[in-house]
Amino acid sequence: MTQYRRIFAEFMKRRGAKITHGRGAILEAVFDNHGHFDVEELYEQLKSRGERVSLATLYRTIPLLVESGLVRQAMRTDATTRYEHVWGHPRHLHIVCKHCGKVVEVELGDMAETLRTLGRNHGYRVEEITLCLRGLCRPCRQKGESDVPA
Amino acid sequence: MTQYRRIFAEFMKRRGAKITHGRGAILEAVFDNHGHFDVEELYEQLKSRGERVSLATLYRTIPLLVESGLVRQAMRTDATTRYEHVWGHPRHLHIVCKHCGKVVEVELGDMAETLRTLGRNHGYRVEEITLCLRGLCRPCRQKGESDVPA
DNA sequence: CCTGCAAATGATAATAAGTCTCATTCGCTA
DNA sequence: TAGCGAATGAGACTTATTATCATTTGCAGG
Repeated sequence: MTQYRRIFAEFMKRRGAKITHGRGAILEAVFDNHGHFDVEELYEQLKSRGERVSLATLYRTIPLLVESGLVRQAMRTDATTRYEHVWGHPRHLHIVCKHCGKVVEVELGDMAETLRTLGRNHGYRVEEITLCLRGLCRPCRQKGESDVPA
Repeated sequence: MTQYRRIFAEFMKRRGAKITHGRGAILEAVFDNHGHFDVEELYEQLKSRGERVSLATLYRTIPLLVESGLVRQAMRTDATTRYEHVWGHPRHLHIVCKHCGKVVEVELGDMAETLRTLGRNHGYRVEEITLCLRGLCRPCRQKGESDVPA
């Protein structure tokens, strides 16, 4: 059994929730998926594996994965919320091109601790850090930002 | 004429857009509004001033204000997008309580330049910085997070 | 000051992410 | 293996935001 599956199983038992076939399939899909994904993409991924999991179940399961600490919300674009699984993904910030949508990830490093301390100084116990830079990448600047965005 | 109105007028002329009564009213409402607001709140504010501006116009005008640099997107909650006008609001980060929704603002200070440089090192010209910490504030932690969120 | 036209507006339909409902099915514990 | 409460699917619902289109309005030029 993979480690994330064990973690998930323990979490679910602690929470008194059941591990159904659908939830297992979602977990596998999430961990197959290196990089960001949104609910719609995950849904397609499951369909192409031949899994029949409804969107409702996806929307119901993702909060469980987040709560278990296996998945985190990576960013909210203008349209949707994107997620990523946590393994091999240390905390990082995203740099997004406003024109073509390209995303670069940069590790937070010390900044994470700095920010957590800053939160603590204001009375908060920080649980999530969202740091996102938006601007234009070099190619889009050179092309004059005149093309249709991807 | 206020300074923001002059800036707006110049921006609109440069852009070949017209300054209608509605747009003027929206501008005034935005600058009356110290702190965050979302579209719905702005709409109510305008109604209570006796201005008849449709939601459609609001949704069409806010991007112009953002493009002009007078307003920026402050944060996206789970439900809506919140904005704030730029005057007297140096760049800052938000610390949000996941339970009661309380928001504290902290100035970014040097960190803004650090982040811009970081973006530049990856080939991006950074135009927006979104930095948000989420966690529990002290009162909510002490109350055990058991109450209904505000 | 008046005219004409492109741009702006309001009302409302459309879209789409996400949530809720409820009858049916399925994990799990005993 | 049975039984119960939790989970599921299908689709209705909600709500922020965008698009449509007939009508109105700002404003440049005469």
